[in-house]
Amino acid sequence: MAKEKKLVQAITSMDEDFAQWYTDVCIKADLIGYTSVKGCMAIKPAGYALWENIQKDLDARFKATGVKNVYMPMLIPESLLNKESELVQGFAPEVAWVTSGGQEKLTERLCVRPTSETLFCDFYSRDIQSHRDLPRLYNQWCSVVRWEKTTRPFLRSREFLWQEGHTAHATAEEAEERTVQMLNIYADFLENSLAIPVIKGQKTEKEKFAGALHTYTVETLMHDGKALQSGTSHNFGDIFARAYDVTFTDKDNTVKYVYQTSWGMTTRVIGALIMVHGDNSGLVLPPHIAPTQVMVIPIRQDAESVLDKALSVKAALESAGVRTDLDDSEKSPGWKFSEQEMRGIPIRVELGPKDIEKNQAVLVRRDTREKTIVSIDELPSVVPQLLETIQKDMFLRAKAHRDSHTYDAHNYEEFKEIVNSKPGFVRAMWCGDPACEEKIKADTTATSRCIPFEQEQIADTCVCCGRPAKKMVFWGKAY
RNA sequence: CGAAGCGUGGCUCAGUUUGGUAGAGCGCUGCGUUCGGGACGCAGAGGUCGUGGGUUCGAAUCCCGUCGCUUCGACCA
Repeated sequence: MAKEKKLVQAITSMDEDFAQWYTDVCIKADLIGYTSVKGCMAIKPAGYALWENIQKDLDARFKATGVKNVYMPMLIPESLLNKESELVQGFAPEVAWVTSGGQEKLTERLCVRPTSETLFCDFYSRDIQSHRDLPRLYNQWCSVVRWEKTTRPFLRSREFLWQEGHTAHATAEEAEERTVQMLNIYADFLENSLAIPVIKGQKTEKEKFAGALHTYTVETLMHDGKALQSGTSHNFGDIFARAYDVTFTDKDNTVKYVYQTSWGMTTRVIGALIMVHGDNSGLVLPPHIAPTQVMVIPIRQDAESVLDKALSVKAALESAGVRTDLDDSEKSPGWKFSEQEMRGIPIRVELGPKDIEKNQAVLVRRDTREKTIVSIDELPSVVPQLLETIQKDMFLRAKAHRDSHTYDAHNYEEFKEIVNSKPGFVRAMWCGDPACEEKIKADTTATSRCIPFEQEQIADTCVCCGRPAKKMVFWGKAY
């Protein structure tokens, strides 16, 4: 067999070079293309369809809690941005500015939104008057711009798509409740729709959002053992309300500041999807989010009736609610198999003359490559079940990987040893002093990922300084 | 922004050391044969070698500038 002759550019093995593997998958799965705009990518149909499914799923979850969608301007006057000093300082290094309109130089420059807290506050300050106007539960789907220095598809680009929810409440308690509620939605979405297990917790002071009272986060672990912040939910207390004068008249006829939250998830989760589930053959998509769940591949499609049968199989699966495509291109079957695998389509149905004779089809799982032969009549009942099995298995596999790459460190030597030799999360106790976070980062490049809600006393002293410990923290090298 | 590397058909690269007027594979187009793990044959199209200047009879090749890309650090969803 002269198969070695195949010189088609392959996907780099993830053990050889994980970063290159990631980029190869983005390209070979046809998710993105490069553009002439530095640091910005073109999202191709396969990538955008994924985002559309993510949007659809999340949007429904938001709306079920009373959230409504709105749209704010893309440009923010500098003076408006400057009202909250921590936010300004946090984002200043990475905002893009518009300084002229047509031929005229603007008297005040406008920044391209890196996030829209300021615009929502400005809007709410006009929009909210009475306690009857509260809560305000608004969300927008849009893109934001952050002038990143080094960029990677989905993980870090200068413009990216996201949703940002911004809510205003009459009480601090209600704002806190909303902050947690939205975090739980993200966690549930990641685990059930994307099959990505999460660690829920709170960001340390050092890692929290600029200007927030506190930030909650869902942290995920990639296949290479690096952590990825996959969604955040912030409680602003009345910090922004005071800066932007967002007030309401309460039932007792006194004017009060509102309490606010914001929460966001971005196209970055597509990066997580790739890096959690992908393998050396390409993307592996969880069935719940996969734009195409089944690819029907005819063998000898020139032969009598093969294509007809393939079309009827596709129709039968579609009426069973399965998102199905048929690859009737003129490529060879082997090509189509590879293509389906690179694109991460969860199930492939092979259908050739020999199968048709026996009224059967070959089902192949993308995640395990396991082949089963199924009667064509049973496909509409077997396939949906198999999709659910794949979804579950993918979650369990990702969870097993995360758990087996989570280590406990009881002292600093052990901590450094683990961080340097074992990619993954490290659980260790912390005294609460940012100085220890700084030292750990300087010594190991690992950062605190979160203070998990589920605490465990694994030692009595801080892993770094030895003083009494306050919290258990997840540490890790992050994207 | 610091460090290193790289810019040659759509893609991956050879050619640069030693200057002589541009190549390969893949992809693409057409026709035919194929079809159960990236099939094959034949015939084609496609490049002012990132860019500006300099040296030279002559520059992809040597020199200077400039722009861009990649990887690693610092910063961040």
